[in-house]
Amino acid sequence: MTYAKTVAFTADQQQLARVAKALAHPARVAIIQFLASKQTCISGDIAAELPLARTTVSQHLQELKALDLIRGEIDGLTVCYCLNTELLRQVHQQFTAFFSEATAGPVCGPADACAC
Amino acid sequence: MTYAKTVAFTADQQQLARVAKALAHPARVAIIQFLASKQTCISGDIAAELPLARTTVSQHLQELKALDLIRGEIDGLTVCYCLNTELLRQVHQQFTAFFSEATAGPVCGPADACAC
DNA sequence: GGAATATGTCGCAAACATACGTCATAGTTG
DNA sequence: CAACTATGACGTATGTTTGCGACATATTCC
Repeated sequence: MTYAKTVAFTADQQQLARVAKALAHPARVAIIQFLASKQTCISGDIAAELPLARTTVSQHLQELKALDLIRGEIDGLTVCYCLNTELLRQVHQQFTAFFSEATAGPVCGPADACAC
Repeated sequence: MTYAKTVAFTADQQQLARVAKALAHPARVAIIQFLASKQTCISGDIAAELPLARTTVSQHLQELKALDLIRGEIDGLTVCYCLNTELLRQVHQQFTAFFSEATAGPVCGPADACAC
């Protein structure tokens, strides 16, 4: 990426890619699932549940927070992380729209002849 | 990634992350959308539609093909790329399951108190 | 066979991501 | 106040991604 010519991609494409990148690591997927499983917002002892060092997990949390996918409120000593369900719903719709567009066409499997 | 301890992540998490990574670049999102928009499978002149060099686009195509998200059949001189709509549908379901899980909980916005 | 065309492979350089140890900060508890 | 805990910031080492030009291959057309 000597210099990304991201100029010509649409905002939609870039937004989708940005969110996809957030999910592009098992640790971040696991973090979101973990937060979802706990009703109560859990602090950084998420690290205990993952095969990663605490600082690494913290870094992933920052990344998710940067996209506003999760929220973190300081509660005294611990930090209270929770999913931004509203945004996640939005993102879900975005993905659904994308996949609907992509799966609308005819199947073009190994045996099926594409029309070209 | 000195050494990835990916061992402890579930297969689901890794699979989701793998697909997400494929969508984690605007060029690949654009390629899929472009293939979807053309009923007829279009060859590598996809490159003409993107702000990238032909070889770079070819590389992205290979990446998508490696995940089997797209198919490519050689038709004489040109190559016929098309979406694997079947797999895309599956992936869509996978994402939907993930997002459903993630958005099931209560909203935890700025004003809403999380239960911790 | 030889020119033209479409395509992929290779190697490189710059940018980015990942993982982690060390340290600084801020709150809590005695 | 001092010891302790939870947390993020910083620096660093290593691996991965991205973009591209130069080259190789394969097909068509004359």
